Amino acid sequence: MVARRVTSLDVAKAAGVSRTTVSLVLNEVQGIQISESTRHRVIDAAHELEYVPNAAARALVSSRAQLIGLVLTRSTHHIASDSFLTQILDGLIENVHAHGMRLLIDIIEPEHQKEAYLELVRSKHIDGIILSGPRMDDEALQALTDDGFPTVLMGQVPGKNYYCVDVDNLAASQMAVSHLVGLGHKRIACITNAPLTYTAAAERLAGYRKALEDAHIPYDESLVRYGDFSLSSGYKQMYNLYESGTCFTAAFVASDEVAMGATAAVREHGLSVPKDLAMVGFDDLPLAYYMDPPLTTVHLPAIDLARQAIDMLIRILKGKHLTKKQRILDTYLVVRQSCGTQLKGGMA
Amino acid sequence: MVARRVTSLDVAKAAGVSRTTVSLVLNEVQGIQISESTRHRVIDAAHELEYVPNAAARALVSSRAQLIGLVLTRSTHHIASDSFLTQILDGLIENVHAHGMRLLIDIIEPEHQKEAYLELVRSKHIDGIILSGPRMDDEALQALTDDGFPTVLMGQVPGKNYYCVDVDNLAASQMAVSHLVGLGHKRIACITNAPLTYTAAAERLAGYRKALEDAHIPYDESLVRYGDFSLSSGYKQMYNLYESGTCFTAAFVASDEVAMGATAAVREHGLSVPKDLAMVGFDDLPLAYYMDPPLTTVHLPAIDLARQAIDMLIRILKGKHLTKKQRILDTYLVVRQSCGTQLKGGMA
DNA sequence: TTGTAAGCGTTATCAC
DNA sequence: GTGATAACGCTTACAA
Repeated sequence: MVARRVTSLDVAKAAGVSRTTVSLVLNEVQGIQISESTRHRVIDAAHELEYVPNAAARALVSSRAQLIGLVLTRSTHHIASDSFLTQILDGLIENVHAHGMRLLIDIIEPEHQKEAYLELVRSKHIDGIILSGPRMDDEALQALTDDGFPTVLMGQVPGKNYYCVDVDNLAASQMAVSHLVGLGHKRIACITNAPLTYTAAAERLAGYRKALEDAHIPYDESLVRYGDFSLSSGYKQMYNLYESGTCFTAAFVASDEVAMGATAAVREHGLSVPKDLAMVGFDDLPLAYYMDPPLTTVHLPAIDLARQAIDMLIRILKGKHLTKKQRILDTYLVVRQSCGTQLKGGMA
Repeated sequence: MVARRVTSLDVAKAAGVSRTTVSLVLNEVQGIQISESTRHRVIDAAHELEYVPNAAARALVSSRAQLIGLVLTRSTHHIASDSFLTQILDGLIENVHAHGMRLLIDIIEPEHQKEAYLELVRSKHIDGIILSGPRMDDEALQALTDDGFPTVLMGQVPGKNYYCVDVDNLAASQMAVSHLVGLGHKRIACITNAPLTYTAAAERLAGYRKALEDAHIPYDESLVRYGDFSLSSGYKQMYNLYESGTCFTAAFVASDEVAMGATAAVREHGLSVPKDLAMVGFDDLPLAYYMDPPLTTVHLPAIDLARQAIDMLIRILKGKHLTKKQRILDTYLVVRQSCGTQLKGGMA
């Protein structure tokens, strides 16, 4: 039995005032004087009646839905095994709440990008977008920002000046691979976290190349494989690397999840980390710490990334001027046991 | 530069009809005759102008927000490492889309339950709720359903007749533990997936007890520990189990993530799975397959659970009669290598 | 300090 | 078949 909705008019009647006053009091409108007594009467009445403003009506008139859209540009089966997502989700929800807003989550598959963005934005369902894992080939994104729609990327698109929160993927990967180089490794394989259309994947690969270059190690395409976020892709690619007969003593796997899958393939070949293969991951998921051996990996400040993204978006929504359109957070290498010690002797 | 919103009036003008007609055509209202030519003019005009109906206006007048709320009743740091969540998220979003709706995701912390539900529901922000991981002590939930608000649980609350989609946690755990018993284990430890206020945790523990009972093995409290969703809790509890000096040859860990953490503690004590400890998990996350050794675990049909939950909720929203308020999906044991073979010899 | 009234963009109920 | 017109519940000039 659904009771009739309580509207602001009910509150107004109960408090013996007009709807205007109710609105003024409840929204704590600044620059308006309301006597303590009326204010109290209104608040008490609202409380008494368990009044909650109708979101749709409010959104319609104020054209603010109080909703932030988290958009994932991934085909849906890729998110199923994305632990990084839960980490940022956590941070996102918490911070969205702090601003009295809520989070709508949506997947936009590459094929339907254009219409999907359009509908989300034009329908005014949401006030702003947080776009996770942008892709190079996302044309609709450009249209979105051209339109002036409040958008913050978690990640970057090279050559574009979008609002974004990110880490320096290139430098971070470079640091990770240099760690391997420093241990004496010369044949270092690489498995990306995702296809290179995802900017983060491309940058991490670039960091790998940069580190090799710095160490005067020639880049060898046969040592590179492409993951797709999932554990299984890590397994397959590492398996494939071994089957290919290429020789390597270390691997940089640009995602902890993918690294976990890769480790299984190493084991399956009767080898072990770090004895036969030094491995460095990326993300520093809780998982990494509990792997066998604990994975040396690049720490990504997931919660902070989320917090900053929301903060930036809220500022944009409030029309505040932002001095910097990009916020780059720090990463660091967490050295655990997956790289062993200095590599003994030279090795092809 | 945000262009002025295109409204249905613009479309009406462009097509040379009234707003009513536009609405009729675009919403494909049944039982109304509209000439092919007008219909086409309207559709073309809408397409031309890239018209997208305003969600708030539509929600206001139709009192349907076209939004499903996924509510997590967990303190926020617990969701950060919940891989199961990403799995259902995947299924949820996909199926919600199939019905032209979207997903709002929210965390409701135990302390603020009452008000949080109330606000979500009364504000009419969402049309229905999918509640993941219900807790025994959720009083607000009762109020919600009493109110007739469309609610579907992913999980159950014993003794309550809520709409729900779930697996038979008790039977599944019983099956898992019986597997261990069948291998000759008598001292079987248990680490729950979560505190017992979460119904699934309580049921899984009950299944453990039932299996012991069936095998005439006395229940020993000193073999039981309580996890809290996280890898780290698994680690801590297993560590604690060893430190306590209790003797056990097998462990039922009611969550793969917790099991992964627990495995690390086993290793840290210089022992290994399955040689020194047989282990069975629960959930069958992708993770389980890539663990060392691959984890024997109870398969939970995550995607299907999500699909059924949405399906049920949509039916409720459409006012269709449901013959059964609960849908219980099948689980099965996935036997991998974490239990080894028959336990040799009797053991205390 | 508070009330009146207009309007947000739809859908839905009527007439025509 | 199609078009006025009235809600939906709220915010916000503007008036009192």
